[in-house]
Amino acid sequence: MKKNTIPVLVHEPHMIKDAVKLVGSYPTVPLTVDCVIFGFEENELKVLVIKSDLDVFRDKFSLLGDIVKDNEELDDAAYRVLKERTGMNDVFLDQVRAFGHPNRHPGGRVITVVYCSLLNINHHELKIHDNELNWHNVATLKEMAFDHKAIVDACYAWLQKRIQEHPLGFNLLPEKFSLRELQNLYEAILGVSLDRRNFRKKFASMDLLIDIDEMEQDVPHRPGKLYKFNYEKYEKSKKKWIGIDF
Amino acid sequence: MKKNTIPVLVHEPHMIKDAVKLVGSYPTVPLTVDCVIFGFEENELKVLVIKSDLDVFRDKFSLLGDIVKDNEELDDAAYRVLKERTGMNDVFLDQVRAFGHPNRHPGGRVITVVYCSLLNINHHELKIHDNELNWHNVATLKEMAFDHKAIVDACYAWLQKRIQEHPLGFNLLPEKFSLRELQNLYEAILGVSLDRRNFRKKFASMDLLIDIDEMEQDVPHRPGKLYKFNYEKYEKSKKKWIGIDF
DNA sequence: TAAATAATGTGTAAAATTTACACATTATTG
DNA sequence: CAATAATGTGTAAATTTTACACATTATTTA
Repeated sequence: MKKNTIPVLVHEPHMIKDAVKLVGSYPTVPLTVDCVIFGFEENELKVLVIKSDLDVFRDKFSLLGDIVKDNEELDDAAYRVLKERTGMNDVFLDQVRAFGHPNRHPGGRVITVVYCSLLNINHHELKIHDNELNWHNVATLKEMAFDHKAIVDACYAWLQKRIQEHPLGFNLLPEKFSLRELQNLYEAILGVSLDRRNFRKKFASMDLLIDIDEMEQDVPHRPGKLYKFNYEKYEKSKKKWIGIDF
Repeated sequence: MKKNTIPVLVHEPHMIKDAVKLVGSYPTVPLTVDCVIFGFEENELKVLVIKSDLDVFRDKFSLLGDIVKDNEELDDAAYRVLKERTGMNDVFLDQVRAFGHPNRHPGGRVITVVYCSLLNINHHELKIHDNELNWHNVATLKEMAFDHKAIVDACYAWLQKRIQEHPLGFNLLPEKFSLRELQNLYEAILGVSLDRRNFRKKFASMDLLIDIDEMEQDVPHRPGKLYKFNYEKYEKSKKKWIGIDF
């Protein structure tokens, strides 16, 4: 989870008073965060949704979100939503962007800052199994409450792009995974099929997978080797790639 | 400028009332937009800054921003700031993300949604020449008011990445430009030097530059050919590139 | 326990792309 | 008219990407 560093400011009291007065004159709007929480199960990309609690959107799915509290960091608010709903810590979370169409909420203007999260569905149990919280296949998601479908679409596009350039995808898998699982993940998210030999060769050449010398268990066929992603090495060797292509 | 399409909702009045009541119970915060407006001049990437009007930040530069008005689209607010300050229409503008650290403004919490804009410095004259509005070299920008330095840094990183994958850069150049100007632009933004022959070959192979059969004027050396970017062709042939690399 | 199954694991040749690199040409300037 | 400062261009080597097939292995089923 990224944090911005903010310079500590030391100022004269009267200067602060002016600034406070200025901000006091600003109009204000309600602010929320919404989390697009992706998971991967049965070779399908899923997103965590809940039945809307608003009558206007009865039977429609909505994203998990909440208001941002006073003096709460945006990132922290998103993280709080995530934790409350999934019970998980240390989950990948990144801001995508803000959505602020004046009519996006039927109750009046609400700005929402959207976060995308990736987690391993099997590493947690949803806190509330009965309250209509569920994993929905992203590909078959239709209408949603508010502008949440547009938000999911934006996050899905974000993910498709992001997963090709950064090692995010591993957050959706168990810590130990086989190359087949990894390939299935990429194929599902990108919506393409990839050549198995070339896919493996690609990851082999990156040299960022640790062969942990274990095999898959309980698969109904020849078990594959298990790997971990070498985050440490990746962090050290992050390359700044230069190339023009559009 | 991108717009989100929002479904038109038709609902029972009592449902709306519930929603209105709900939103009425939300805490609210002041909301602004800030524009990181990039220009390119004398082979340097510049950003449009203004002396802060807050005493606490006396002599520090700040970005151009404003509050978001009631029922104003975020994009529109950013566009309004841009137009008020530069007098220009049809300028490239894209949201980068929201910044919301509780202490980012000394006057109290203010959320800002940050936009990045690219324009041709020579296509406009700043509306107000005297009010300390000026183009500052991005590379030498030091301290700024608020968290604006962090915002500029984020936008600069955004631009560096973006310019390699999308034809944004042309917004910083005159409509007709030489290959040298284009290369200088890439070199300045990416902070690298590129091989001239390979650079030209790259753009030639994309086949997205229109040779308009004109030459540079008033250059103190052999003039180069002028080109336009073929936006029409680009839009038709946008490729969805698949490749894993990190 | 043997055969069928369903996946793993691996290599090579061709094609495409990227990189490195140098010299003749042409307007302008002095 | 000579000097300058940039334009414009091609090729060979290296690297990366792509296309493609078969032997192996654990499990399941007959």
